[in-house]
Amino acid sequence: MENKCILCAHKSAAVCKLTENGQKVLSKNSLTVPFRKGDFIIKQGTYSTNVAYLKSGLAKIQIVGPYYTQVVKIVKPGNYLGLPTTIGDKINQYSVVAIDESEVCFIDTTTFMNLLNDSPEFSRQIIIELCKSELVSYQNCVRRTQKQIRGKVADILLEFSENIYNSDSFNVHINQEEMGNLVDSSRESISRVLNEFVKERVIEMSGKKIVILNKEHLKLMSSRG
Amino acid sequence: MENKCILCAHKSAAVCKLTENGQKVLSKNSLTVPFRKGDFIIKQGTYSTNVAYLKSGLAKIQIVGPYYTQVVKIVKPGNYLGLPTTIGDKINQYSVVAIDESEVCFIDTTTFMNLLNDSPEFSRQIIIELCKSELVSYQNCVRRTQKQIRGKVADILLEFSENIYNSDSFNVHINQEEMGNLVDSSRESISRVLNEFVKERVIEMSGKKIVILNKEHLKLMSSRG
DNA sequence: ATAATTTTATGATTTAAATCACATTTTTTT
DNA sequence: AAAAAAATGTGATTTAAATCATAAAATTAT
Repeated sequence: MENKCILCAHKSAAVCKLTENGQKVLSKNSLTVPFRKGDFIIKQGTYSTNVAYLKSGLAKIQIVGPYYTQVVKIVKPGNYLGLPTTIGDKINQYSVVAIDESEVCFIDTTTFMNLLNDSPEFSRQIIIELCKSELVSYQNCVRRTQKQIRGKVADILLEFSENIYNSDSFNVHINQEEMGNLVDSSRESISRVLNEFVKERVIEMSGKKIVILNKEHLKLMSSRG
Repeated sequence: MENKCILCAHKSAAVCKLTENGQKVLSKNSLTVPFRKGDFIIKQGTYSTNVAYLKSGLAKIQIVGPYYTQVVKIVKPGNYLGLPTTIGDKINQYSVVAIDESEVCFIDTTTFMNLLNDSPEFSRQIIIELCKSELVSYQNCVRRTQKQIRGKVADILLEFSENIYNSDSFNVHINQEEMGNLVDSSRESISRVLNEFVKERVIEMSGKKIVILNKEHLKLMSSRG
């Protein structure tokens, strides 16, 4: 489906900086593709030919490691999925997988590079986003290595509530196996900690639904590691 | 000391894309400062007012975590030290510490932003570098979580030999405590593994000097995790 | 509705590496 | 050169979490 970027409700901050004409060029050289849960949006090892932008849904960035495939990051709507792997290397250095029904906008790489060339404001915004993203990577690195399981699980619950679902009550769209992946721990450990939290009345859980009862306590556990 | 960027032997790939005039502007708005081992080049929590570029020496990026300060990355000459923390946030989100005698070029942030604005080629090069850097972050993340100690130590030895000192024989400028920091393990574990490698005739070690005897084996251990 | 499959729960065991404790060596300071 | 401080080596112990094992519950397919 061809885009009408000017009318797009999910426009990126960078695209907002483009002129009307720039947005028209973009419209002509991009298209929106729907993905279902589990679908590969970008596949590690293949040639990267498009810049991808997550319009709606939820996705994860994962890399094949020596022992298993590791989730590096969750991406929310309004972010580019593949800039590092598209601009930094000809071959995709990671995969991006939809973890929920998603809409992805694919932009022709040459068009994208031309826009960077023609609009300093667009470039600047992209640079800002890359910088922020790198900071997040660094913080993730610390979280992954220093926090214990309870802190990690507290972290991901806060992430869900504050950044992803924007509510203290939400349905997690992934199973415990995958939650383990997200924070580098085993399925069993996630199950145990989640049930500890229920017993301690920090959260309520029924099926896929989680309600955060004591956010302060979660934050405490998150910062303590 | 004021710079003469045009004559600089350590010029960044991005600066090479600037016109002669652009480089003159840069010269007028930047200066080179020497640092000794252990000095803070950028300090987490302070305002970020300059873009820093590592001309020579070696530095590490570190973040205060819940339990200890963690090294996120080693930076080699020819790289910007503080782009994410300067452009991504007003306050420095990490520290940069010299791990060897270093020369750092500080560039006024406004000047840097103007250069980005005026030169698409400069911008593009910065974007490419940020993208590559993010890829490295992702790969570090996998290494940190999936590899075992022997793999991690093999990794860092290869890093020293292939990317930092460019030789199979080199003097490590950091102690084992710090090596542990770099790969998230304890001083004692580093000591043990290093001595195992000596016994297995993979490396030779005398004081700070390390000679790699069997690089193939190191690579094997690195990829196996 | 029933069977098959997936997901979750939970106890027991194992494991890799951290920590502790202390000795020895090396480097730095006086 | 002697003393002090820092860095390294190595065994014993502890620890957090993975793995293993099995059951129960929930979801999906037939």
